[in-house]
Amino acid sequence: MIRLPRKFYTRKTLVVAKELLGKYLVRRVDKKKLVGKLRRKDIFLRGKIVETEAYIGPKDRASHAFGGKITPRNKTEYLIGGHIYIYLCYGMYWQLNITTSRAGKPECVLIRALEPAIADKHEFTTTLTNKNSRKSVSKFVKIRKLASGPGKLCQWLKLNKSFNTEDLCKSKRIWLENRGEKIKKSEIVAAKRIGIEYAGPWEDKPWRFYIRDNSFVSKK
DNA sequence: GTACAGATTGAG
DNA sequence: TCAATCTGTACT
Repeated sequence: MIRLPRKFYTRKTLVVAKELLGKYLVRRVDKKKLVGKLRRKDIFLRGKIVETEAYIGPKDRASHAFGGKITPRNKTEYLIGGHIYIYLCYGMYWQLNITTSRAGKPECVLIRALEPAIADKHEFTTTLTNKNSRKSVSKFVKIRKLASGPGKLCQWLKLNKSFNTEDLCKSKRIWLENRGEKIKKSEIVAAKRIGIEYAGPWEDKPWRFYIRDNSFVSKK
């Protein structure tokens, strides 16, 4: 397992968005927090990235950094490639982005779906605890639906605002690995991005990428 | 200060 | 089709 180095992220955003397909997102969770006072080994949640979207500010109307604006929320986008930009969407769902390019250029890649690295993934279900709402609710979710959307994958990996500005090249709780899986060019589908109808001509840019015929991509 | 849209989701 | 409900922006 090789953690992706800084150089991976500082390339052109569209290149990074495509190259992220087939890489593994790894989240180390302190199990003590999951099972109360019992001391257990940390657990590792792994998922293969199967869907991404590129956001290229300041020119991109769909980017939070359109026009070069800086707000408390989006300032993380201006960090050098390899950092996490995470924000709350619709007041409920966290959206995991990875910064790209050099410092000062507000470009990033939204991680839209993961294929959980869980054996027998078509059959098993897992519990998911929703702490976004005031009430904490556990429910069973089929593995196929566990991370098939930008909000859902953050829920599964227990990602929140505390991960904002996290350095994927140094962090001990989240990083990306190259497991040697190569996604052929012919397997990568480029399509319009989702949920940005307000972006005018930028709506039609084919900056959403996903692995062809992969059943873990988000539905729409 | 108010109003409202938004890189979403699951229930009905 | 709709409601959950936080953040940023455009207004009064």
